[in-house]
Amino acid sequence: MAKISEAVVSRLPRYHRYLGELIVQNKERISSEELSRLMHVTASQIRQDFNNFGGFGQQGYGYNVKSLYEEIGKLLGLDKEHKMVIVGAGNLGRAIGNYGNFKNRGFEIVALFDQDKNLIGKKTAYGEILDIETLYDYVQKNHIDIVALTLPKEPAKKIADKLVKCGVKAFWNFAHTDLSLSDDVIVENVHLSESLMKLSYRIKESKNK
Amino acid sequence: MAKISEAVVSRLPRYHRYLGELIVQNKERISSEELSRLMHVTASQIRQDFNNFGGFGQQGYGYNVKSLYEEIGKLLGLDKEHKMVIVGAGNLGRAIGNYGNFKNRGFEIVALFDQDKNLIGKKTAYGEILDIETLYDYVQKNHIDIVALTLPKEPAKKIADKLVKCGVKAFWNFAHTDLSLSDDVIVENVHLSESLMKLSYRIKESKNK
DNA sequence: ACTACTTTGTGAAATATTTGACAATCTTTT
DNA sequence: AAAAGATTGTCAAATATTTCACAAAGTAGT
Repeated sequence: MAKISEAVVSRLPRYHRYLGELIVQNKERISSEELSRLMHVTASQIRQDFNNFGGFGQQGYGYNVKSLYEEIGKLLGLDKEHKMVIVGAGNLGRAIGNYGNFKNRGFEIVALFDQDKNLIGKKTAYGEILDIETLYDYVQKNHIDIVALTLPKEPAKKIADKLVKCGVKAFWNFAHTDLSLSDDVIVENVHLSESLMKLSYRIKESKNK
Repeated sequence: MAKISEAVVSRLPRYHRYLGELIVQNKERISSEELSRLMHVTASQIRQDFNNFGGFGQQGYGYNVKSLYEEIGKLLGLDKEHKMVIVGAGNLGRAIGNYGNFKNRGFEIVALFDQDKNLIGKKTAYGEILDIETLYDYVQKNHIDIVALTLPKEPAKKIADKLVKCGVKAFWNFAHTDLSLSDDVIVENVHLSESLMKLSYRIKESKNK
């Protein structure tokens, strides 16, 4: 199958979300036209996008909601189980575990680490908060697919470097920095302050009109 | 000044971050070439981007770090004060207040609301958690620029609708849904689960190689 | 089975974004 | 003050992305 373009990939999660909601509403089929009204994108883009990964639609009928949902889920790797640990047990670290029903999408949070002696040992929904000193041992003994970094930039960089040496291949990075790691390591950044700045830009723009 | 394209705007916060770090390092000037190595983008793109908002560089010299930083800050509206309230005092709501030194960038969190009677009245860094019933009154009496929504999708939708009627023009939305509001209302979404799905996609892709 | 209707898949056009190349212009050295 | 070197601003080419338009292929009603 041809490589799916970056632009399309970034839209897949949103399609997946809408299709999931349609399943809950017991909708069996949907046309690109109807979905386009729902999602506020062009019908042409939807058809073009879906056609990237095989013709799942049918002329005169539209798309089958359930099979399309599953197909996109597979593309996104949601049919696989991902074991994740969270490093940094502050509010953000504890928040992302609760957010968005991860377990049902194949993401299992197996442990939570921190360096703060006051936090270590505290109970959470994912068991006790563990000492960060034991992290490196832990990832080597347990197969960990994703490490979420929810701590300040300096420790995040240091810890990421060490974790790469322990074989970690994917990071979900909330620290306010770019981790410069080798090419075979995947880093997905969530830079909240950049998001807020974009909002600020748009507020300013709207006032210029 | 011509409209700055979407692609450029989305890069501005990152430039701003790197330039801020260069200031801390007492770097006075920088060339597009040097910055390109640092940020892992092409020098051509940097020059093209910076040229969008006026020639701040100088041939044979490069760019003045401080003035470029300030210029981008102004473009992003960071020279203006933004008053923000957070609705939803769970871990995520409390986390974003602590994250990223917002106050120094012109974002002031003035209050935190929740509907949970057990949380109302609790002390936080931003004062007591207030009853969400008083939110609508609050935004009408105080000038609020941004409302951050850190609660589940159903209440988020309802509350956003009501807040729009109270005159709120900008939302920072962490709820797992798209708020469909009128065109003059700005919504910046942070969909964490979509970010995680993209990471999952990339993990899957890397295994196919 | 035929007709009218719907809706996809897709090639081509339009638009947007990124990259390459280099003249113009400033800085630095001598 | 002239020459050598550095680096921007910008035009043009290359890519990538989105939109348009419609034949092809299905569905649904009669």
